[in-house]
Amino acid sequence: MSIQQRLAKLNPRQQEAVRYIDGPCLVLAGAGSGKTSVITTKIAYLVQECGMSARKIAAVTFTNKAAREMKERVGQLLKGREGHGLTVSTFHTLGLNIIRGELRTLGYKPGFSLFDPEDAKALLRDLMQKDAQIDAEQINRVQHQISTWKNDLVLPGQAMSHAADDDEQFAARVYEAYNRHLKAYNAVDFDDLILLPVVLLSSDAEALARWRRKIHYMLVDEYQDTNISQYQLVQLLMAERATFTVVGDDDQSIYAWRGARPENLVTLGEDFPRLKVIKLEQNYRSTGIILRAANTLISNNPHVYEKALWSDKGIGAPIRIVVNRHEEAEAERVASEILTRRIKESATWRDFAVLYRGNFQARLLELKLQHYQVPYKLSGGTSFFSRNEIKDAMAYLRLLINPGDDNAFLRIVNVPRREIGPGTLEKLANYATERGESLFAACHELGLSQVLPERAVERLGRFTRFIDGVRRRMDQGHALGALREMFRDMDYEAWLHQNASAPTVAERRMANVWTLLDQLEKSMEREEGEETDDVESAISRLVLRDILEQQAEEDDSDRVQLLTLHAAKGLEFPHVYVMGLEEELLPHRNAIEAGTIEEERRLAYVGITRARQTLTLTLARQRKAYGELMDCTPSRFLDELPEADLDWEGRADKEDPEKKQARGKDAIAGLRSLLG
DNA sequence: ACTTCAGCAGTTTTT
DNA sequence: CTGCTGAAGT
Repeated sequence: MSIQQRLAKLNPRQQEAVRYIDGPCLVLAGAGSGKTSVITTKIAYLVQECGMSARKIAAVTFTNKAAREMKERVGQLLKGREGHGLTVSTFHTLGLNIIRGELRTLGYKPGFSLFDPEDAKALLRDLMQKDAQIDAEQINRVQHQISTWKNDLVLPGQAMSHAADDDEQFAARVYEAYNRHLKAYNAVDFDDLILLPVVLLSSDAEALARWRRKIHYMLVDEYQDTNISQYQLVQLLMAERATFTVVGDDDQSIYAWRGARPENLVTLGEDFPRLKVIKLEQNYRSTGIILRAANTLISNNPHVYEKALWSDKGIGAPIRIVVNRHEEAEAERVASEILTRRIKESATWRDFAVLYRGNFQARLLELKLQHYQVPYKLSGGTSFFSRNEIKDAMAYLRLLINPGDDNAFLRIVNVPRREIGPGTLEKLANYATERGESLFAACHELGLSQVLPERAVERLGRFTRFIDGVRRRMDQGHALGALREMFRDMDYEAWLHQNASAPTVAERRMANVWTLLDQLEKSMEREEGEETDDVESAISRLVLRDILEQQAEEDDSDRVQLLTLHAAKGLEFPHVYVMGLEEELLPHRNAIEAGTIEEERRLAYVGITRARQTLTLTLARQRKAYGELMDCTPSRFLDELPEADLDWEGRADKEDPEKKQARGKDAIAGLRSLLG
């Protein structure tokens, strides 16, 4: 299909969004309005109609999944070499690539490590332990604070001078030490992947020029989720040419608590007065009733850009509200209903999704689904990467590419057992600190025998020689072969067997490690012939989960989806259940206290707009919390929905006939307004 | 070094 | 009422 034909399939607004390339462009894309089509078509349009090289285009998303899907769809539009060199990645991967390209300018050594939040926490624990008696919550607070600072482009110096109270003062000091230590480990954390490029590009004109030459056009998905540093990165790269398209929906901003700044949508108009704003209001997903409910609900939030979704999919069924005696009845009801409705509507399991505010709500539901033998898929849960064997393997990989990574060293120096205990490590650490080098580097020092007993030195030496040997073999030839060999040589599997409750568990874990290495290899092959790709960068991307998931995603078995409202964003299902529409749950209690009701309302909005055909909202009259039976109040959001479109069931106050009649009239009036 | 126990917290979590 | 973390005991 030619690009012209492709364009002809888009609606006028979408076409306008694709064709407008002379300046900054903001696409306000309501839920289900085909924003991905706009982005992918626009990339094809830039290449095929405007003669822009794909190498000069960067499309940025927030999740690996979104990037993968977008890559896939663009791949179908661009044939052969046309798409060569196109960047479709997450913000973080883009940042990673900038850092890799500017390593020396930034003062990092090749093979730096990427600390995931757990590594970061371990480092913080170390740093704070010195100061005072630590407390897990305090560490979390400081970690969160540092992350916030980094997202807001606040450097340690500024944090220090602006600290409002002692707590912040303390956090700022930890922040400074934390950054210093990261640097010493030749490591960066997730937030640095954006922060460092921004700091670099705003202080180094040459580097800025380099990257502006590389990227001529940017497309940003889910723009309402950008934070300050991410916006700044786009700004820096695009300011001169002002050639970019950002796509977003302020009504689907549900990550403010994590630093997202939906007001970036407004800032954009101020920073770029020429900004072209295009609204996509036609929804291709849901029925009229579902959209009207969504519109009505969200109209309770203030808006800078008003928008009203509409669809030509017909009116559809009313929204059912099911009130249950208690949470168990609620779960029972949802489970049994899916069971019967699957037959009645001749649907598949995967046509159903159950959404909720907190993960704990899935528990009861799981039990009920199991009882009815309904296959389901639970989102979240322990991710592949938080499994111990994977963390071990990652630590080996990281130590191999970055000998300065003390965290990695500590994790695996005695895994499997090498009889290197805490005493030895403490002395080693003192020695290393004195000489200002890393633990692994210190292992190579002859002077060690001054501070450690013979036996300990010998054990450390064996470990050191082992790792050095692997590293040598990696450099010589087949890196992956050397890695596989390493796990066999140290008999990691035996160690797993020792620790596992059952042999099958150990086997599974070992298989996970091999999978990890397979993915690593695949990822390196994929990049071949493209940009330079070595083990180092492949391993960094591994930490970003760039490579993971694919497996999990490939699992397209037919199962009911259990998701948090947050996890449901971007997805759609024919039949959607949203559970727990109660005050203190949705909106969440903490949000009520914090006065962030609007984001809760958006969360409900996201939930509603996931549904294509039917929507069922459920709640319980009583719920067990903290071991106590609590009375629940129906969510205020229910009152904000158009009464006429609702079909209540099991409401406490018995429905009087008058009201029912009124409802009928409302429905007719509603219909008229929808048609007219 | 591994297990057990007490105490405490208890939203959401793209990377 | 859970389920997890951190510390203490064997």
